[in-house]
Amino acid sequence: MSSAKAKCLDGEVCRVRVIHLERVEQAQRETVSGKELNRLSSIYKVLGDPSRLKIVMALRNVEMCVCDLAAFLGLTESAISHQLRRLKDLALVKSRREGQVIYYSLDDEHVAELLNMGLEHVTE
Amino acid sequence: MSSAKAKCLDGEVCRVRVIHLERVEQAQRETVSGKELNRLSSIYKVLGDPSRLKIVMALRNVEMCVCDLAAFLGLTESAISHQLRRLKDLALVKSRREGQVIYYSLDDEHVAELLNMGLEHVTE
DNA sequence: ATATTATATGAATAATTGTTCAAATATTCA
DNA sequence: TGAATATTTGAACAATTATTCATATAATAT
Repeated sequence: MSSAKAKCLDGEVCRVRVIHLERVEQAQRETVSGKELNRLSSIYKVLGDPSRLKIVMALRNVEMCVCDLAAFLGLTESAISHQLRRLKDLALVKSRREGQVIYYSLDDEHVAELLNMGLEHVTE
Repeated sequence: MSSAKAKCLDGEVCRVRVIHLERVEQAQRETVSGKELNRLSSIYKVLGDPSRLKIVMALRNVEMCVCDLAAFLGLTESAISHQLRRLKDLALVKSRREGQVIYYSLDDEHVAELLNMGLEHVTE
């Protein structure tokens, strides 16, 4: 099955070139569900921006409000607020109000673990 | 130190509003180095695209060539090649040539662990 | 009530990015 | 050598995105 002869994947019109049909089929069998894949790539994408990553990395250690984070990152409070919303939409971050101040922190320990895992990959 | 009075961060001109100076300073002390942060956010970013994530997820189980992946994802071979390059630049993926065919696989077990960790976060 | 503070929101803009198309390499086979 | 196959590359285009600015909301204090 692993000859160099091109195989066809699509029944009707044969346009797709496939060298290892059995591998493609295996991949299709074992593939992560589209839903999970999209959710995971959304999480990676949101962490794939230096500003947002710096925010969540800071929130591992301290609970912070918007203007603290703005000072820490050197960005507008508006910019921070926009980013925090994206992080919150994906449940990476949660907020709690105390008077006029809104404190942000990581949503749960699980998120912290995810970040630490990534850090390990980079620092070692 | 945690009063609601605004503190100044910059000596010269006072423009930055800070509510919890000590938290900002703590964040600055404990912050991840810029180098590590950029590398990590690059990795997250490259995994933050559904096509690329689908590629690396497939490569956890099977070694595949460009046209196999193109058939699996339903994309052009050119598109796949472009994506593989980005993955290779970040050392998430490695390649090996056998005649005309170039086989791609995850660069090491460490990458697979990183991906599995992410999957766990999503599937549970 | 009014002023002040903290944060959020929406529109606008510049920058980045994923894919496609056309053309270039590189390897094998006849 | 020349034709065929597998992959790469670069330019171009549409789509997405991070930030800024101006304005809006929400809570406190006078």
